[in-house]
Amino acid sequence: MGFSNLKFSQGKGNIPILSLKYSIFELIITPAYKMSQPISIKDIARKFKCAPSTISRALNDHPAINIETRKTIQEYATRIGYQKNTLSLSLLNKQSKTLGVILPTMAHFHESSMVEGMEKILQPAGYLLNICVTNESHALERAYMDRLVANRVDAICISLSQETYDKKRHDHIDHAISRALPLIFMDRFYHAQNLDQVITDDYQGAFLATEHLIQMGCRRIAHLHGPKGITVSQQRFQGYQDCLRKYELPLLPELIAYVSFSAESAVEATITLLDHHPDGIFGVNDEVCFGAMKVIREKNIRIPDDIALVGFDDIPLAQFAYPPLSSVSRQSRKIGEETAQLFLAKINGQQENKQISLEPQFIVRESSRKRIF
Amino acid sequence: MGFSNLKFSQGKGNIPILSLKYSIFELIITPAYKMSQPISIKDIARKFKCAPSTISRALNDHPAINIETRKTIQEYATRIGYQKNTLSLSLLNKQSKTLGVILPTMAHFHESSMVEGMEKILQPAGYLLNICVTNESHALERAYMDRLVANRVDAICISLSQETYDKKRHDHIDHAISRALPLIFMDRFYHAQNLDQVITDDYQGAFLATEHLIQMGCRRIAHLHGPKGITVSQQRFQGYQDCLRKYELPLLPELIAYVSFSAESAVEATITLLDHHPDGIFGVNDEVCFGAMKVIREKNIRIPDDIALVGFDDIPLAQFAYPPLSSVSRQSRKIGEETAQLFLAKINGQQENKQISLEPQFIVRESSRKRIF
DNA sequence: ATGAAAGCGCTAACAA
DNA sequence: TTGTTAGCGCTTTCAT
Repeated sequence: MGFSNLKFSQGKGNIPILSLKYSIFELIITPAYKMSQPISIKDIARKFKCAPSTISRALNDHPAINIETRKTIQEYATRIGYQKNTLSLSLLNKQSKTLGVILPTMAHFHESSMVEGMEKILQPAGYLLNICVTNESHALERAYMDRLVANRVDAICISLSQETYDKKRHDHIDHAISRALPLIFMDRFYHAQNLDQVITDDYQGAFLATEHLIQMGCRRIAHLHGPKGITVSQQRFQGYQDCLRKYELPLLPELIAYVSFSAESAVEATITLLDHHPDGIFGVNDEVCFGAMKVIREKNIRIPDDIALVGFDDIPLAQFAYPPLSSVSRQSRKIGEETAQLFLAKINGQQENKQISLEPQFIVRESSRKRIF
Repeated sequence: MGFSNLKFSQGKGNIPILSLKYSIFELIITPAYKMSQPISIKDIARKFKCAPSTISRALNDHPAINIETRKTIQEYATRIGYQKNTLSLSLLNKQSKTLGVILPTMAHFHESSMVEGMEKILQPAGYLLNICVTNESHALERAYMDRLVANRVDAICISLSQETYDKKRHDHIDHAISRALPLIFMDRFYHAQNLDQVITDDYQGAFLATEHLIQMGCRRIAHLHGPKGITVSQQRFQGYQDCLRKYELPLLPELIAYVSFSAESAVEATITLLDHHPDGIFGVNDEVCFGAMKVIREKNIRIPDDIALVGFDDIPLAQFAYPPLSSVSRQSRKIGEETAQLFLAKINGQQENKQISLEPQFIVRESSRKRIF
């Protein structure tokens, strides 16, 4: 019998679907999409009394299948809510159309912007994101890495956790590299080799920020230093340090205070710093400057007249600080976009590894705009 | 021949691995993990000259397999960097150990905290998250939904996009509901039925905030109203409105201004409001209050003496606003945790749908603490 | 134009 | 203790 009862050869006005057995009846009484098991191509084949491969071809618009038949099958599939099982396709094609993203945290504007940037590029390309938050834990990073590999993601984009730096244990990274799996570092990278990475030039950003403070007349510039061992902290400190050197200003240890990336952590640190009378503060990020500003205001020290401030990241609230906070924009969203583009280039055969470094942009606001000049 | 050459029956001190053919040589010269194709169980079976099922059992610590053999195979697998292909398992077991999460945005503290809360519970349970950002687009929401279904995620946790509300097109939701697929609404929910949902009691939070302003002596309380049509905006407005009514204060249309959820959007709105001399402002979220505060400061109006302010969300920077911003905490992280727990309960057979409503917590800070009292 | 069969990687029921 | 086989859902040669 085969598929012939579907062809309109049986009569001109004979709409194919009408010749289906049971289908309409069943659709009304027990819609197939209410079944708890998802519908497979086999189910549809049974309904149409044909081979699964025919259904497959019809749904994929294969030209060999009669156009009318195609339409009929496609309509039916849509109506009963058939959804292709992409797991089986992933297995078959050896690509899951999914990317793994490993981040130390999600709490800051920077990370969520990166993710949004990635999605912007990857959604149209048909990719899904598996997002994993390590909370700066090395163990979690390893575990997630393994899981993503097991899930056969098409690439892993990673921003390393602090513990991975501290413990200097990179075997999970080395291991991933030795696979065919593309690995792209975002932001916090792996020093050992020239791997794929997308970062902002934190060094340059910090240099610009410090230089600006110097140009505003600051001579005792303090630094709220990020957690030790993290690339971004180091780079920003280095930029700060080198800029001081260039302008022949001393690097005073008492003007360096360590913080985590939170406003809260900057309170204590700033109190300590104030004992040494800085006339400018360069913070490792904007949150930290919010913390510093609060302390400074409470001591009735004027910003920027007595102390000028510059942050990093240019979070949306920076311009709503009191006074509005000068900051270095690291183009977080663009990092995500570039990472996504780099991935797409790689799967399209680009061989050589690429290090992309985005230009930071310095944004002047009142917190550092001294009126003496 | 079979597996016998692996057994130590050939001699006491004969470590099984030594009897493997080629393996050691190949490990040194061309480590299997450098191959571009991932290693499968079959590859290992070939190496050991045994059936794939034996390898499978060994790797899963099946008691039927000789303990020595198990160890040997496991060690070998680890060394060559074998990673189970979980796609095939997902296909087999009809569960992917992955959850879909659809969010309108990622840019705010609230959403990223929810995600962190989910991960905290779900990572130990072995689940991965597919995170999708709709950017408030209905079309994207549909597309992501389909993709997640196609990927056979074990559940979808969703916070509806604004467009879905505006267009009142819920067929993709209805469609998902009609599948066996668990669907949990976070935060912004679907009114039509008693589905699974985890929300904070926005109404109550808004009521508390407004009541507090009234108790602080405010009589002309303005509201920075969130985007129309969004559940949270409506709920918060309702709480504000009902509280005014309870205290027999009039609801003045000129004291309502519409904003999006950004500080930026509050600038214009606040300027308009100030023409009508409010003595208190309840903002739909904290960002919006940052915007309002900037405008108010620039007009040299005192906070809280002339105008008291209360926000919503209690973002980490709220206490670092100038002055520190009173706010309603909606326990974002807990929403994520509860959502994850609800999911786990569901797959463990909990049948009835559940509506979880978390208690908001009001936090008083200087922005609303009038000294007149 | 359609069907049959193999196979992606893995597990589990059944045999041996 | 180990092997054989079937099958999860789909696509794709190779037949017909």
